[in-house]
Amino acid sequence: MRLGYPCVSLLLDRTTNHDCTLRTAGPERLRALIAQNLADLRAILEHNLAHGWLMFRIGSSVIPFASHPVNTLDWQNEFGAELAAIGAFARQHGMRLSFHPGQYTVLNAPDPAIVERAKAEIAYSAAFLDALSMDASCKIVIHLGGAYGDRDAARARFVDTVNRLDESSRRRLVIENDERLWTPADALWVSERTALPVVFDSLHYQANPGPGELDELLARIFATWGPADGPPKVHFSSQAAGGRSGHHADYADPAEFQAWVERWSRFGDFDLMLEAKAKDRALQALSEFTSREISASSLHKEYV
DNA sequence: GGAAGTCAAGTCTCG
DNA sequence: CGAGACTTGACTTCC
Repeated sequence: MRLGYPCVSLLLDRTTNHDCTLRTAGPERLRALIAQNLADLRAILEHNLAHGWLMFRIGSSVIPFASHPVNTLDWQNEFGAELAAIGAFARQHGMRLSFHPGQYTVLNAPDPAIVERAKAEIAYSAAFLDALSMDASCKIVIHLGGAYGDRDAARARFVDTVNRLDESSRRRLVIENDERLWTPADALWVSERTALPVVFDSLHYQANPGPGELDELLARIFATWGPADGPPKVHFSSQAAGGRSGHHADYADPAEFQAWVERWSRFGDFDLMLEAKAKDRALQALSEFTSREISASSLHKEYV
């Protein structure tokens, strides 16, 4: 099992998400931000390696405004050497990188302009991973979008759009159950019609389980990952105490983490993204706990 | 240097 | 019907 966290290292105080406002986004400013983001990405990956964390989610602002017309830079070429070096480092150490575009990336919107912008954002994310020469196991995670008062039409629109996507985008796309609208069963329905793998998010499942028995859902979800996709990916986080349903806690609850890991392990190998607000601090706390408390587990072997 | 306000984008929920 | 939440917070302005 590989472990990862999103976008920001609190231990290093570095982030791959340096950005700026639209009105200050000139070429020189963008160049400086990209350079800083890539330097931070490299430093974070080296730091992760030292801790044995072999997954990382790259911030969508790593190339600020990449899918917006204001960014006219030929960033693949301008930063080609840095990108290639980062990719070589990641591949050398068996790292798995990913993107997770935000709530504005909606592939099933009724408005075609919104869909075009979503496709552009996904294409950019794929292009970044391509620039690193990462294989198709490095994924772009998205949600299923809105419901628009007609769930059947909405998810059918999602399927239709995905099946028309360029292969360079489609081969990296994976879908995740969310905490309000789309359940694991919905994601499987879409997966059956698109061949997209499904990311199972435990906190979203608890907030919005939907139909189906958990073990059966997990078995089917893990089976959506083909050989080229790499091991199934899961998202884990604990519910924030006192927060509203689906709100990420600062740290992971070790017992809850262990219970989910044991359950997932029944269905085969997998990689785990910890979505905690304390980022790598939370992962460090968890690693210390697990290596202390369950020293005989397969998790521990990853760190020795 | 710290605090408060602002930010490209979409959708749903609540008052 | 407008504000707030969501979430990858980070920048910008103001004091």
